[in-house]
Amino acid sequence: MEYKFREIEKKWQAYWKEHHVYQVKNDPEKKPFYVLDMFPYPSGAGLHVGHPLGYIASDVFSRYKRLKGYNVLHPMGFDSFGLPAEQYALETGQHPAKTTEQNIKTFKSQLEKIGFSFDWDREVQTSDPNYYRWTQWIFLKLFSSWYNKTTNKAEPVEGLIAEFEQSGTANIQDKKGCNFTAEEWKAFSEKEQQDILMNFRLAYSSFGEVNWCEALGTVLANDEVINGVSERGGFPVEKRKMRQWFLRITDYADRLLEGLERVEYSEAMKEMQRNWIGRSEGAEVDFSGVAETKDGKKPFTIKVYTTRPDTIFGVDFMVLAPEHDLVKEITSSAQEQAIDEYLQYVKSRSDRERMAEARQITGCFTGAYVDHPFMDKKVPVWISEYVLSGYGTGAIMAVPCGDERDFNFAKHFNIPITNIIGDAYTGEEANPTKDAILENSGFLNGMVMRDAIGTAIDRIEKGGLGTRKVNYKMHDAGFSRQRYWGEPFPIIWKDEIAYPLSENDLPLELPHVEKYAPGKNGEGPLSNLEDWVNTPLGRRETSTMPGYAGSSWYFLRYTDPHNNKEFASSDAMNYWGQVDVYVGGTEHAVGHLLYSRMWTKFIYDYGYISFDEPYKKLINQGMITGKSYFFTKSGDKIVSYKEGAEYEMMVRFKYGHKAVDSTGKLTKKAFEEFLKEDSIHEAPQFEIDWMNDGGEEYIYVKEEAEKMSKSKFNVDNPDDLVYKYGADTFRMYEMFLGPIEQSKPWDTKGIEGVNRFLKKLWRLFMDEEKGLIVTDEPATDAELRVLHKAIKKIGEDTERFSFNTAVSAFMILLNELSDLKCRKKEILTPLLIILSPYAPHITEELYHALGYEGSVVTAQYPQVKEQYLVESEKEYPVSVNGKLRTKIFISLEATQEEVESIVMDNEVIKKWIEGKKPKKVIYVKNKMINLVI
RNA sequence: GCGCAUGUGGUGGAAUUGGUAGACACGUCAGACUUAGGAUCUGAUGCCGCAAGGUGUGGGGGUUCGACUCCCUCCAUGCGCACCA
Repeated sequence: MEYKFREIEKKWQAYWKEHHVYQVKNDPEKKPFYVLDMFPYPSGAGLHVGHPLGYIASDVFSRYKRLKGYNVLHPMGFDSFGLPAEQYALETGQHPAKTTEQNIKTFKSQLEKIGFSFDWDREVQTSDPNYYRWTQWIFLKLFSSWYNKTTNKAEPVEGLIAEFEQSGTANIQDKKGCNFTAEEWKAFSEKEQQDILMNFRLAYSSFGEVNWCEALGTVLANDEVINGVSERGGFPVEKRKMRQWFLRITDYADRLLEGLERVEYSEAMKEMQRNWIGRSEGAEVDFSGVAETKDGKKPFTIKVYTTRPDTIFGVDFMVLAPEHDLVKEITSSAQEQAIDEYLQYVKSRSDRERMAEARQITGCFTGAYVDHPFMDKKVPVWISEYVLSGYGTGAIMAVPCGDERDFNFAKHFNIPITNIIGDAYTGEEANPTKDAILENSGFLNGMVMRDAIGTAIDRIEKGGLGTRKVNYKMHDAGFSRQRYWGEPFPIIWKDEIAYPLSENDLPLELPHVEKYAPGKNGEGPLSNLEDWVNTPLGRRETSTMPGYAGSSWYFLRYTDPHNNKEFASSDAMNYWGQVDVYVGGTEHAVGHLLYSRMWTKFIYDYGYISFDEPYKKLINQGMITGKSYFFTKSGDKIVSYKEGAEYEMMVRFKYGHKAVDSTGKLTKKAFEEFLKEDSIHEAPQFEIDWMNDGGEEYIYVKEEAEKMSKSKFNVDNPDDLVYKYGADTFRMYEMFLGPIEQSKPWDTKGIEGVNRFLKKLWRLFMDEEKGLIVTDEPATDAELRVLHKAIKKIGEDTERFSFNTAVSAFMILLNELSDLKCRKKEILTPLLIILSPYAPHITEELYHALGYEGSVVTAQYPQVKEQYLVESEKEYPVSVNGKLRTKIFISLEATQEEVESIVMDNEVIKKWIEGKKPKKVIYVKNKMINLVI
């Protein structure tokens, strides 16, 4: 019998489906284990070989844990709202719901061919009203909550209102800039009260800057704007303030930081999140002055944020962000024109330009001065684009001797620089040290800067000049999009007040539209639906939620996916608990991962779940890159590639093509043949400088790995490989490729090896003529030893996600069993079980061929029997002065003296030590022996 | 610029705590079986050398009886962040 993988795989995939083998119950009797893949967006392009890598890893792990007796939840679903479908709709007129459905179908069929153990009964799709109903529900919950810094958790706003009625803002720790008494609160109008509450709600509406494109009549995402113009059409884009929804994630910043200590993410990932949150400790300090404007003298105060209050005596000027509200109020008449021109210039520049020309120094003096709070000094106030309005207070105190940007600015505009750190400042460049001793610094003189920080803040606070303050780089997350294909907000506006829908009105279904064009005034397509927008109660919110809304809580829904009374029952969520292993790419490092962590903490605050971190362990699979051949160009000609020389890269063409041999050599003849086919990306428009040493003309081409994409011509479709080699081979090959977390180049050359392994396995059980040739003979010690060594190694490797070494351990096991000519059921049955997570189809087939009933999926993982692994002697490597000279078999029981006498008796060793007596004999039991002479 | 990660044969990679570097596989070479093989099997394969032997984990230095592994330093590649006060 032959190994007919196509038949076998089809057969068992149907069997698994029919018998609901992968259906999971919330069974409190069994130990739960939750393995999750990151939520895929069902793109139209389908899968390439890089996508399933993580899915295969998580599938192997899930199946392994199941054999180990756990109740394993391993679900799959789709993050099916999103921009690409809408973009496609805009171009082709096809409704996103329809294209999304088709894409999901393709995606699922591709996944099914690889033999995953997903419980499809638990599938969720974020665009399904039964799902987004609960996304809307959580949004309402966020809307009606505030973050109480005293109890350090989210609470209903009713409590906040009660507090306001009782004592105003007196007892509120984080007042969000509000300050009023109970009486004042009661006297406010409803609109005033609601506006105040908006400053506290965890989901709130406010004005935020967006990229507005007048020509397209729409708002664009950052990556749709290139060099200040729209990616589509190249129309100008400008900053515009629009009403937006936000999530107050900054209130959770400290808990998001603290939570990182309790999860198993890679250090790199944690670091990325910490950087994103960007916590810094410092102080807000007020600098006051009197502006002389055309309207006369006006006192004003600039609030700056600084992490280095110790340098306050080194302040030589102040800088405001150009967008700062004070700019207009303090500018002197003399400087008015210059300031206007500068503001005009800044407005014309996009964020990207500002980033691209980061080193360009621009700015303008306002004509105003502030008084230094601790000394008699007038400090000039400037504006410059290097100060960002969104960070801190949008204003800084500039200390040029300690800060590089301040230094460059001062040099550029000839502002005198005060030195407060003596020799530590050279005058050539700023020195940001914290270890210098302060000079010219009043009450801080003689102190080490590091220690002076606290003293300075104390003094500032005592003098009523400012306060200690923690700042975050992270902003509140923008939560609305002027788009169609997303969750509608359950909000109705009336008289500028946002009224939430009642829970009972959910889901607020996304209405059908015929056109996807944006509405008026930058509103989303929904605003065109007059009937839908206008209700007796008011006007509906017309933006929709962003992609991360649905994906922030989906892992909870899988625990109880069909619940129509609540988003998931607490019993179900707490039974499964945290996701034990979460597998996905690093591209979600700061977006999805932070948002879902925040939502989890929020849901935890309300007591629905007993854990506040969603993912216990995170595995980031590396990217699989695709290789291409490149022509290299030097001057006007394509030339032969040589390592190390400088070339320009030219024209990519398909890797692995037979025209190029394994050394990268391409002959003229082969290339001419090749041109007749279609595989070349674009024909080179330059002359090729063929080499010729008598025989055939040739050149060498350069081989390079890049990120896979269709346009780069380096994509392999898993369907093709599954067709050619089978799903089991494909699965094992992807695992065999290398460590899961590393990125690695894709090359199908090696897949043959894994395919041979499976064919060889098959032949261990099956003879072409005789069929099954497995015997019931009892196993020998040698066979048992080989088996148990493998069970141990493979179990350990799988546990630590070292799948590539596990696959090689299978190969070693099979090679050893072949050498022993072992065809015994006693050995082969456990082999099938331990292999089944990696190659589920072939093992299922052979398991049944051996006469077992039921699926191998339900089998029990064999126990390692240590008694087969003990050995009595070892072949020790013996070195002289650290150089390996020979190997000697010695009993493991041997003492130091015995070893020494055995080694000294050895002919090879005698030769190397030339009769000298070793100074020292190092004998490490079960490891090695080293003689020092 | 800052942060993180990674550098091992022709290739993917192994060496889990400092203890036989190159497991396993691809490729290549030689051979067997064969009408044929792109099937299968056997053997060889880091580099230099006929050999004895030497040498070898990005470069240099250090700790150690012993270093791919630890420390210092430099280089290269990849990823992330980037006027963050």
